[in-house]
Amino acid sequence: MALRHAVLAALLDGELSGYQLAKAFDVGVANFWYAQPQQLYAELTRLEKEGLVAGREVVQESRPNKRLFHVTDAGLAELEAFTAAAAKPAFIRDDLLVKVQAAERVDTAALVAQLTERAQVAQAKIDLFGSLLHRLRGDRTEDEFLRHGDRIGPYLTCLRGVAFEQENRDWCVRTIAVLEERRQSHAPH
Amino acid sequence: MALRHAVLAALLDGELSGYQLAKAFDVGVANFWYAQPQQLYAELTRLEKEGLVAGREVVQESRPNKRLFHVTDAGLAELEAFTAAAAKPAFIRDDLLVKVQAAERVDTAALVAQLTERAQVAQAKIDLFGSLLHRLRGDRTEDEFLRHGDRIGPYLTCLRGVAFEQENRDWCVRTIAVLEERRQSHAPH
DNA sequence: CCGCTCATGTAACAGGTTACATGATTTA
DNA sequence: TAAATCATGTAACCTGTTACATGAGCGG
Repeated sequence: MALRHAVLAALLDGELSGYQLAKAFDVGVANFWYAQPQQLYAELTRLEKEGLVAGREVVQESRPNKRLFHVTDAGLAELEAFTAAAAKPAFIRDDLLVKVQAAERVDTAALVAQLTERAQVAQAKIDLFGSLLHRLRGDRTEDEFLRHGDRIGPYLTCLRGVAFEQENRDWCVRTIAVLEERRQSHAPH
Repeated sequence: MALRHAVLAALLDGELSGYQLAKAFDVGVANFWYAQPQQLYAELTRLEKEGLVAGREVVQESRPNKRLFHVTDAGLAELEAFTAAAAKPAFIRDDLLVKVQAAERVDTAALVAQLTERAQVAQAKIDLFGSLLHRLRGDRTEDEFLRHGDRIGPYLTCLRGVAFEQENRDWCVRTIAVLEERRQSHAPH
């Protein structure tokens, strides 16, 4: 169960509500994990019941009240134990790869369209992560920040996110080029 | 349900038994999807029941008999439909990233050990995929093969696998360096 | 007045993981 | 003789996804 640990890790940077967490774990932002709002609300409830996080009610005017959560000592101990345990290997599991695997036997036009869209999404994420990195490091250089800054955890995971999306984009672009060229040379003349 | 499509895509390259499929979808080999043997046997049973694949019994001496499966016309149509449908976005979901996200608050020694192991695993996969690519393209150059070869699907997905693992390895190495240096400069003198 | 943001959930279902189970043959 | 390979599954459980549900305020 890694979602709970992802939540604990995210809450290390400060108190967050379920809603804010949901934003952070959303498609557009998540650089180290992804989860849906429903999952997060459920997980927060469980974590609180087990005493790994604690929430405090914040009364708001002109907004619904919210609950801000922080990690307890027990929660930190849980994270510690999780980190000490062996990590399970990570895999790519991507619809697009399955489709490309079958590329010769299926209609490539639809596939190229999807690759194009994916490349655009990847580029958007690269930009987003880029500005996030800049915000995290402030006016320091990357090396400077990584040597002496605090909160390098989010920075390091974000670096991974950028690299992943760049590779993603580049692969899409190249695959598109390959498929397009073959489509032309195989087309009836 | 993308596993079924991954199985269909894998079977496009020729008849395979459940056991052989399991090998192909195993940790060490899978370049476009991962699945456990149990999943595959169950999926093959379902696919056969639905007529998307067909199997034939192969009697063996000195080995248990096996069933070799191939994709039917209905199966190909299903793949076609799957490819035409929009792909859902892919995410990284990796224990290691969660751990690095929390790096400043937990014991880094165990973390560095895990990053080291991951880097080694990644390197092993790079080597494996590299030789797989070479086998696929034969004595042609990559460009030559991608322009005129057949079975470029597996080649393209394998390229993605290589890039992913390289990035994986490089990130691990860099993260280790950062964590180690900080450990020294923060250690009591 | 329509749609977005803030804010929180429940319920049903689909999918994936872990554990268990069997048994013959080849290789070290 | 111990371990790995070939070959196939079942059952229980955990996780994640999809659909549904509510309700107030703000901006265009």
